[in-house]
Amino acid sequence: MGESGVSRDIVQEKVIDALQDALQQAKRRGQLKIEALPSVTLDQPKRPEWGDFANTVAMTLASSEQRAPHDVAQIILENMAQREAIFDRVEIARPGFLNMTVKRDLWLQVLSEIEAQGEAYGRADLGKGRRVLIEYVSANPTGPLHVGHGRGAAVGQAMARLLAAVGFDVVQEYYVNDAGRQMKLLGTSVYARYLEQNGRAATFPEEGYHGAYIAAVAAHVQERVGTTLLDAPPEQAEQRCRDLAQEELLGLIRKDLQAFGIEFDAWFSEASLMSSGAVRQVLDDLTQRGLLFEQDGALWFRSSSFGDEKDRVVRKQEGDYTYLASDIAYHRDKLMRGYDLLIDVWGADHHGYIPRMEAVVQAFGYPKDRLRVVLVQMVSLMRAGQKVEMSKRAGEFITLREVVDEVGADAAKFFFLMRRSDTHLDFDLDLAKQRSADNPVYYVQYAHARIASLYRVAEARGIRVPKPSEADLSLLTDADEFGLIRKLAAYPSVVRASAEALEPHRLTFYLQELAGLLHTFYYKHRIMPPAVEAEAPDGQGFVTDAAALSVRQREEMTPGLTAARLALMREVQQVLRNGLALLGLSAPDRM
RNA sequence: GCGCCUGUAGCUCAGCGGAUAGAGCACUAGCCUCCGGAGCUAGGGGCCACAGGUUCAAAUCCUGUCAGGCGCACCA
Repeated sequence: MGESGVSRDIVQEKVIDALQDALQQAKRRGQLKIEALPSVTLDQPKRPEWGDFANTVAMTLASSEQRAPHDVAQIILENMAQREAIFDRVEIARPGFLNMTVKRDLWLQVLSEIEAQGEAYGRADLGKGRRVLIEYVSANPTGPLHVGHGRGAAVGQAMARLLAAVGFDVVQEYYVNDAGRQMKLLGTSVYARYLEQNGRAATFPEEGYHGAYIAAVAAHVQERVGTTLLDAPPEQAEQRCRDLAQEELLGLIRKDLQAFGIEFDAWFSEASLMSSGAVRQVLDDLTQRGLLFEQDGALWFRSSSFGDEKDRVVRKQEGDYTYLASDIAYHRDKLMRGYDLLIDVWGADHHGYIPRMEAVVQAFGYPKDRLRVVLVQMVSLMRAGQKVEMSKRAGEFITLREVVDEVGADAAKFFFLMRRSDTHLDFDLDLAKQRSADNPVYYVQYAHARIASLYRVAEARGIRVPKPSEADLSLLTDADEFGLIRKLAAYPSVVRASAEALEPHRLTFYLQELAGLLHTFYYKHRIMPPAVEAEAPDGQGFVTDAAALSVRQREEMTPGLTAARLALMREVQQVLRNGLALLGLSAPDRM
């Protein structure tokens, strides 16, 4: 993404300023006792009659002011100097809510703001250029990616884009676990299949990889080295199988990710930490600081000194390093590279490791919140209402690639991002493929395509699609139009909250809501005048819903109104496009 | 046994201190001669697991109980 441009919540800012000024003035006049100005936040009232924004400071202040909430609200209200300039209405409701209705002119400015910001609408500078490294997927190169990895990929990418949008300098990294026991098992598994393929006796390792793809890998090994490994010393042959298998599987992972539309900035090899001596170095460093100790022939990390429930082994009795040793080295490396924040996206079954990684971060003298771990829960694939059974041990699982091939990358990503990442997800394959309003992906993308289609019709009829600055927006007066505008105005704060909480699903929900408003608007209102020859005598067409019908009959489509609505549509489309981009989805003009 | 997460409409889930708790699906009843029906309208449906507490205000915070998931390796 990059580029400059930071958009503002022009409406919210003005409302908050008005409230803060009122508090300030009330304090100056001695009407309120408060010392520090309380932070002012805006709530969305649940009912439209309550206005555009609600504020609750009066109620929070009531007890310290020793006054009734209503009185405090009254004082704030009286001190709102620019009330007329910003609000149509400010009312006090029951306990002590301040309900505010913003002037239409102000709302309309939102459209010009989006026009001016374009693709940058929604960006912020929360990050202030701070550097973040987000590590995700990081699956062992021992087999193809499965759907769980896919969810991690979608979440990781969306978070990376969200953080970049709010002003962080983001690097996306894949940590390749290309060392250790799992890789060894991969080697012996492939070697065993290789031997079998050549009619030799082979004992397949009990804990090895049983998937059918292993045989395919073994066949590829044979294509490359022929039968030369048959008579090589087993250990050497295994090693060779392992290297070739890893190369192939990592290549496969890269391809699968590419097909899914995920791209990493860096691939970091665990094995490189071993060969460079980085692991040994970090352990020496920790030893010097008294954070490692030997016991029972093993080497332990004193993680319990940093909040972990017990100490952890970093080098086993037999002398091998545990995965923790390389994880320490890896995280140390990331910290040394100068990132202000490390984000790790993990499968939720690894949640027990959080305290120990936080201990690692602290052992190197960094605050523990330098690391944020995002957990991604399991995905159950559903087909025909039934759960698709998978068994990883038996090598029977649906790969990410199969899902992407079946439902498409956009649908897969959207589904992965529909729920909070740390809750279990039911992924309905049938629904994801469906081309109907029931499928949320199509619902949102269709909103975008529908507007694009509108432009095509406009062009065919010689009607220009104006920018907000070129149209008379004051012709927009309908509640449905303002519903859309209010939603557009909320977009930057949704992006911000979503990024701060590392919860991309909030944006997914927002886009569904915005698309819903668009579809409703589109159905109830005309944007362009009906084509003359097609106009039915009663002017009602297929709209039979009583309320919508009366709206349509009442509305007279003037060229001015058409222009204003086209301008509105333009910015709705812009926000849909911006939001889809942050989730890593396309915004098609035709579907 | 200990720790973490989760219990909200029939189902899948939002909401996580504020006013009569929301959405989608499913269900019921409607809607295609006009800008893409890949869409729209209306309706029923809830002691927000349970019990205490904090608060002017609790689905939301605290404590306990019950239920489910996941962890508790010198495996990754």
